[in-house]
Amino acid sequence: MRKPCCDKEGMNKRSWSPQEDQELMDYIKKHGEGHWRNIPKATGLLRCGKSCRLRWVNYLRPDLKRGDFAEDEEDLIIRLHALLGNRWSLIAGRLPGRTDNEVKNYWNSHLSKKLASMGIDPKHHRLSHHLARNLINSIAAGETSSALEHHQPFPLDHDQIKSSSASDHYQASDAGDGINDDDDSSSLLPDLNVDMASDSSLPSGTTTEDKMSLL
DNA sequence: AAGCTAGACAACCGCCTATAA
DNA sequence: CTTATAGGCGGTTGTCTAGCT
Repeated sequence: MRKPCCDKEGMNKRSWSPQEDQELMDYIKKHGEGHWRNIPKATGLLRCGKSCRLRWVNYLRPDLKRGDFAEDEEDLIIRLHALLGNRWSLIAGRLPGRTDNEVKNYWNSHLSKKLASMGIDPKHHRLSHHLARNLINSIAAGETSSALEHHQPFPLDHDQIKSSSASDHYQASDAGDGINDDDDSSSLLPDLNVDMASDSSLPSGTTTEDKMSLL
């Protein structure tokens, strides 16, 4: 049986009040970040240390940007997610003023749906079976790879996503849709076969930092 | 006006890792 | 080397609110 991170008896588990925020900010101004578990004792806050840390990191930190995500931030999140998967803290680290929680929430509530509506599997960053098939048919009909560059299998415009961004990298999804059952779409779609979420498309030994530098 | 629903966001939970003892 | 502890992270849940019926 795992020991709880703190004694939850008597702990406040509701939203933070302005008074609690102020006490936490005062403490951190005075003592700096860290030693989170001392904070409840030192301040009398009925919160566990982890909760104090989370409140500071996600809400009280002075360098937080807050507000809507800009188009370039969205683009970067999509690219980084394609590279790193659900490594929210790493993704947030590349977005000044944004927190991992914020990025994660934004992804789950906005971006994953947006990609899905564009026919892209948000988990694997691959085109859906149907859209991939359209591309394959176009190629089989004699379109060149340069035609592929201009092929827009789903409505792409700057209100949705920059055409030069994540959509460039998507390949046909084989996640349960049988795209590879009777043909090898990856060989037909070399330009799209860049699954950044898996290391297979990069040289062995490629580190996360190496991937980041590709951006 | 009241009830319901979905979306957005804040917060918690539990696991993992690093590190000190 | 082992164990305990604290911090960090991602997944999940809870709460609030706006829009709709």
